[in-house]
Amino acid sequence: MLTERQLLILQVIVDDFIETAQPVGSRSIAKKGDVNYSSATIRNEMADLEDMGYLEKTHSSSGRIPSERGYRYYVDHLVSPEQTAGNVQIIHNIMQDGLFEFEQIVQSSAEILSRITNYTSIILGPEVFETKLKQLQIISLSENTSVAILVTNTGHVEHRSFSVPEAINASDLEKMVNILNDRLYGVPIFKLHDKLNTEIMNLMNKYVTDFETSYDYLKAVFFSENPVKLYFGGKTNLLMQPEFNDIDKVRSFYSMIEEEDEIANLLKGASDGVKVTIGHENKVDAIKDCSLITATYELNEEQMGTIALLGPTRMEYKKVIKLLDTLSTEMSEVLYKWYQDNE
Amino acid sequence: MLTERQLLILQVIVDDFIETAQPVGSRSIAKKGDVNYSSATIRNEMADLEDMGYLEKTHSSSGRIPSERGYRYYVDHLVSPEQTAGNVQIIHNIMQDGLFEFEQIVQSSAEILSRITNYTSIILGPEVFETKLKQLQIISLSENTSVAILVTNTGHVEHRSFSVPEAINASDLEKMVNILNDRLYGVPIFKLHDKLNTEIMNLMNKYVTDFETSYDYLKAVFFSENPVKLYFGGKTNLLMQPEFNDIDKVRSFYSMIEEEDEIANLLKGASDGVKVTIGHENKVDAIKDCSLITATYELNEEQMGTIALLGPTRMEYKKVIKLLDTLSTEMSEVLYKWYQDNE
DNA sequence: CATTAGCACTCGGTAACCAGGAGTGCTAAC
DNA sequence: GTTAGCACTCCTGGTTACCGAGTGCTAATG
Repeated sequence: MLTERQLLILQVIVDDFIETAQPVGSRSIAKKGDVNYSSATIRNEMADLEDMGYLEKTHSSSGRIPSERGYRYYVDHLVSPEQTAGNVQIIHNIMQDGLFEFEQIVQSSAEILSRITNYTSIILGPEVFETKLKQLQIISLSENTSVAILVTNTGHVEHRSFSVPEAINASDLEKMVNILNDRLYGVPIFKLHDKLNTEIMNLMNKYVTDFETSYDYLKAVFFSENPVKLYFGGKTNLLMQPEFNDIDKVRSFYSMIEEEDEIANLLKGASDGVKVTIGHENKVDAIKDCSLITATYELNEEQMGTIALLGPTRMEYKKVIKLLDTLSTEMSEVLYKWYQDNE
Repeated sequence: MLTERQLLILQVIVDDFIETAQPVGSRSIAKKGDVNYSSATIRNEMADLEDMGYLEKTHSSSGRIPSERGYRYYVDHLVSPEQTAGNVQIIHNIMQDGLFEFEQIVQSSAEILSRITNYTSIILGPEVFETKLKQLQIISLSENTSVAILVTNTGHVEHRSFSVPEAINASDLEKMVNILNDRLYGVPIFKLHDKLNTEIMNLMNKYVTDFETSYDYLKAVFFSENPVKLYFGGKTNLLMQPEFNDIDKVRSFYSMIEEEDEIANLLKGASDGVKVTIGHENKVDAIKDCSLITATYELNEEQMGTIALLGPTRMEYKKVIKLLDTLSTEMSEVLYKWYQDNE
């Protein structure tokens, strides 16, 4: 168990290192007002803290830096999250102010987040669970090309152009779209596939002559897999951090950032609330000296997506934790309002 | 004027340096089969080439590297562009194969280009000159929100959600959209603004009661400025180049890449055909040791956009020039086909 | 006269060394 | 329990020495 004094010293060291990125020596701690002991006493405590694994030295006679365990303890017990009023305002404004498409909200959130923090932000787009079909349509562009448009109650628009094969009859297509609109209005997007394969299937046979070809085709056009989407902000922010002075670190980091799948997986498993993952706690090698902070946003208790912030382990946890917290609840709120409006 | 032998030596040096990124010494040239002179002779010629400004030394007793002027001469007179058959195939496939939206074509072009070359590709999206309005519509999502959708003959879909102010009457909005569709069908996008302000303006007054509010609003929703769009491929490719071993260079480079406006300006003035801009010939400071190669794609003699490739001055001009050339003509072709189909 | 062999010279890169300084660990005194 | 004092460690930056790749120049060569 750590004594009061040890806690204090640990905290001071972490805070100091987060600020300066330099190893912290006993003398510099003693000079600050916070700890009223001599440098020798502090040295002894630091040695103990090192034995317990909370601190490290970069070399045998250097000052101390926090170990990952030290950060862990700091985050779990010592940090007192702060909130800058200005940031709350900024976030609030973005969220409320005339943005009516989720894509936009998410993208601006990512950007604002990275701008405020100077880290890299990643947002895992909302799963489309609660969005419902508003309208399908097909607009013919020329003899053999058309564009299919799908609108959801959240104002999301999917579209896709395609060439219409000879085999498919234009009026069949139209009939089919009409039927689909009739039957699928208000159906949640994630249920579309099921519904199509059961109910609708039978119904269609009656009305449409060359049923199978058209139907398969239509399905391909409208309901193609849309993979989870990632939104980034400040991808190059981390370049400015001194821990990235090593060009090779930069290289491995950015080759990993390109692997969207890997990142999506990282964020996908996020648990509720704000969670901090430090250094090697991360599975992925390229961010083993980064910290990842995640928060989730939700709708009706149902998790919709993840907001994440990626920075050096020496991250300003103090500011960042609360920030993610407010942003995620703010997003959940906006989501909720929508849901009510567009039920 | 340069002698045959000088030309040969210059060429060998540039080729060699492009490949290895190392200063080229007289002895290593002599050892290659290409130049059958002793190293001393070659040294003399190199000294002359340096006097004329085509070569440089990194320090007083180093081998030579091409100066910017050397690259310029090389590009203008010495390089014999090659084409890898495989690449032509790849590009051709992408272009012809089931991509029916311009956005998609452009994005995949950018990606393929960067993957083939290992440089960073930038494409300036097509100006919408020749695209024409196919359909406007407004779909109501809830009492007070709607989504506006604009479809062009090229299959491009713009959409935007908005909240409907109290002041605006729903049926007025509908009437107006009907009228607009009637009158604006087939009108080139870039003429929409004009047309709206003249003809349509008067017409509308007759049918719609509270004309002005609704109209202004509609205009804002449908015809908001859409800025020129940039598509990137392989943003982080240049990290791998040895000239970016210097972390500060990396930093300044990537802060400049974020400035989309600046880049758009760079590409906007591009002249027809393939153009190579080397080092300080570029206006922008952060790419003063990069080369930028641009090509334009067009429709009916009218320039539509720019494809660009950004790499170190030590770029593989040989491969890259032809590549950009074929890609740009291929894009022009696809564009042309569309135009015919969707006239 | 163009070419080439030979040689002294230059300079970057690496390793070795040194002094200065920041910081530690330990001992002994308070 | 705390702290002053001191020897020790190791990083940092500057200096020196040396090696090797490459040059420039001169003199010899065909």
